[in-house]
Amino acid sequence: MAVKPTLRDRRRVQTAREIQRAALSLALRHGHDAVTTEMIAAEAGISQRTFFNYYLNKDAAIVGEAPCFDDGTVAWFRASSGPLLADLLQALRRLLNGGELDRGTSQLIDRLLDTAPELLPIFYGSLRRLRDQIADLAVTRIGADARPDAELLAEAISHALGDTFRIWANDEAMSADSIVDVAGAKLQVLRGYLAQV
Amino acid sequence: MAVKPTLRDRRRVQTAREIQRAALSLALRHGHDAVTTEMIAAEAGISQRTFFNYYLNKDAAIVGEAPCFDDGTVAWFRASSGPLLADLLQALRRLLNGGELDRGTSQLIDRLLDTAPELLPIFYGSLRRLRDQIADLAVTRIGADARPDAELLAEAISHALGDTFRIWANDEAMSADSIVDVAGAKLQVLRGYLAQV
DNA sequence: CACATTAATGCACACTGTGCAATATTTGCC
DNA sequence: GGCAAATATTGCACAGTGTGCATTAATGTG
Repeated sequence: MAVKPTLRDRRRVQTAREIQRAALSLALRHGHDAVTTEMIAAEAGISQRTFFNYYLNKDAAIVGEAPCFDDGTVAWFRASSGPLLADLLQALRRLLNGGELDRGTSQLIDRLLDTAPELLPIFYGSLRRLRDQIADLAVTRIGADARPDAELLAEAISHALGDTFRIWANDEAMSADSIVDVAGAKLQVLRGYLAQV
Repeated sequence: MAVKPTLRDRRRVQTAREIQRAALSLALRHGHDAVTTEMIAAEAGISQRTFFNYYLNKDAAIVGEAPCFDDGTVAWFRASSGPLLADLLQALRRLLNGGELDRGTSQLIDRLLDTAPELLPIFYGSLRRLRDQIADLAVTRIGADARPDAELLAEAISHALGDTFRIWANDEAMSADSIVDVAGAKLQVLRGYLAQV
């Protein structure tokens, strides 16, 4: 399963990161609206055309790409038979331990979201693929008929996770391992509210 | 409080509806991507410039404008002291009874969402203002410190409501009054999932 | 009817995003 | 190392989006 990351692959990742850095830096300096894709490309040292080879649009470059489950985690989930939410959170733990989280970038995103709240939907939207994957996993347990319910659950989970990312970004003392735990606690708070009928 | 809807006001509402009708009709006929704002304007019998006076963008014209709480409902909520979720759902009942829902338009939207799932985020996004209002109401109960939790709750509620709209649109036998009840039931299903730790 | 207010429109313009063809770089292979 | 295939980058043209501004038309008010 271990891959041989060729030069091209490393460059690709590197360039994607540089573009995101450029986009974040410019947005923080000049405001989100004042930044154009041409400026980002110039700052990142590439052509505008290449920018669009990496990201579909300006917003995607700013929030970057969310991680998604690897095959091993999906297989683990399907084989497991624990409580639904517990297993979903465990899958997320595997995901976050695997991927290398960059607290610096997360901090920049968080600061930008403070000054430009109109970006919040885009931030949560960046978790879309992950959310869809969570819904897919949930459906394997509760049945395809309940897909809308699975998506509701997945939306709550990814929202809580997004909130927790912002907390983690600003709390150096918080370890990446505890992100999922804190998100899980938030979900229990939600459960409490939902019981208030 | 009863207003005198002047000719201008009626025209404004009428034109907004015609634009939405045109946008939906064209998107269903030719596909969302193939429709331009110019085509919508032509179909609605207005100039492209006027189109942008009514809607910020093409997507907004398709999903239309979501309703929001009137002052009376907000005042009622602040005065009430029932359980949080029960009161929020009651506020939504008042909202839906007041506004006139158009099942025909909702059906068109639903059909379009079936053929163009990439519009789903935009559909749920159209409930953004309502969601923010729900969060505002919740904050008056649980305190400003818990705003992220209020937003998580509001997101779950508005998501469930959006799902229920789609059900209602396709079920002639379902009354508008029961929309909130069904959404409430969905939220209890979610609560059940959240308990599976 | 006269006048103020608001809406609709045309036009210019900056920006977004895509397709395509040309050029440059990397990779695998001998 | 050198060569051919695969892949990346780039420039260019172009359709579409969305806004600002000035002009014209419609509506509300007295």
